[in-house]
Amino acid sequence: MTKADDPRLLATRSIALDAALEILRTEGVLAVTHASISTKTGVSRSTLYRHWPQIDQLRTDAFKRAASPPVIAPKTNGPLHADLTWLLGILMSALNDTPWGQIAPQIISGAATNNETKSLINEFMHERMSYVREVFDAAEQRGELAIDAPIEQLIDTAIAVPYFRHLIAGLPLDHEWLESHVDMICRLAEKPGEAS
Amino acid sequence: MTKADDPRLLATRSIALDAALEILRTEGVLAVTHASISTKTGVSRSTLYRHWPQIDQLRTDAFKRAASPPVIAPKTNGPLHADLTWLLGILMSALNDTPWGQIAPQIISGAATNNETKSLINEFMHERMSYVREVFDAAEQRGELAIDAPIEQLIDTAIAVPYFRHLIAGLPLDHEWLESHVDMICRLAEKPGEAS
DNA sequence: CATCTATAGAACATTATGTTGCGTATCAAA
DNA sequence: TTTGATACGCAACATAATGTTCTATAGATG
Repeated sequence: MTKADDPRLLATRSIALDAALEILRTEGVLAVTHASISTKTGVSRSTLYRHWPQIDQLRTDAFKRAASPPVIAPKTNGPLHADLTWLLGILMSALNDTPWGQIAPQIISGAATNNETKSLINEFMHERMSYVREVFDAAEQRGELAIDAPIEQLIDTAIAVPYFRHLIAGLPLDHEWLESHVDMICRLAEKPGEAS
Repeated sequence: MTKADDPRLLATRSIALDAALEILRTEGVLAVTHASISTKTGVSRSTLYRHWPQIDQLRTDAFKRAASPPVIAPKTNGPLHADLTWLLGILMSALNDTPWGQIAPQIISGAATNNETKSLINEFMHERMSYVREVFDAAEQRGELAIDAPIEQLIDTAIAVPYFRHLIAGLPLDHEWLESHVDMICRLAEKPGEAS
């Protein structure tokens, strides 16, 4: 009988999840509790319990909000090097300059012990990888790729290296790195003898 | 005045941290508490509090234990392809078949909000990367590498892809993948015209 | 053997986490 | 505007988790 679109429900959910994300980012998943969100937002603890009886549900919803970013329409007008630089530049900025860079590791950790979270992060990454695939497909249409270019491997590599450097190795992502990285991928993708 | 090498102290620490690692692996960092370790080991809760007044210290110590694996002496007798297959095969097995594959994401998550943990995982990864570097250095000594081989980038890539696939994308690490991955790296490293 | 100290266990204090009932405010519909 | 439904805040409460302290005992040291 509950009306799912009651503005009071929507507002509470939105306010609570925003706060949950902020706490997630700054203090980690452990600090995301009904009590901490109540303190931060003024939303009553009992209201939060009514919305999310289990704290895991609340955390999972926060993960979902963090992992449902605007869909990107990758540039595919070519050449490959420029398209990749544009797309991976967005990824670099997301990791360096948005909450995603701090929230992603929390989700990855949750994925190790929670299948729902694992599906969430896996699907997110596969979507991200599909953007790169679009760029390669377009390059192939334009005849820029070598016949035997290992496209799936290059997609892995394109995304894996920035995530690894940022989340795991603590290495910087800057424009110098970006250019070298795209250079490397293009060297493997493009027809021999067309090196710039 | 406490004797740091009292066998009772050492035994308690060891037993407790082993249990902490097991809980960390199976239930996640949230489940690692004085109480859960006491239940699992029979070590009294008060004793655990005496050793680690703060739960974060206990978790950090568990992280340290997990991240201090036996030092590897990489094979460097060549050729590059064989050495890399051997070394990355060990990494693959570690991720697939040992607790490290489940514990690593917990540490990565902790690194986002704890500088000590961040240093820990960064140093661990840099050590791992240095093994790869040894392999490349030996290949260079043997004259197998192209003059302009981007060694540091190749080290990143060699490690980043398996970690990304396993921890973040949920993609398999198998022997087929390993061979393709090493092929790709060797293509970028070796002198042109020496492709197998 | 004599001394020192780590441990187990219990008792206790303090927080954290859930639950419930009720008055008030907001919403949707008539 | 009125009416019925319901989400909310708040306070009181129950329960569980976490942290502290004390004592008797067992193990370690010399």
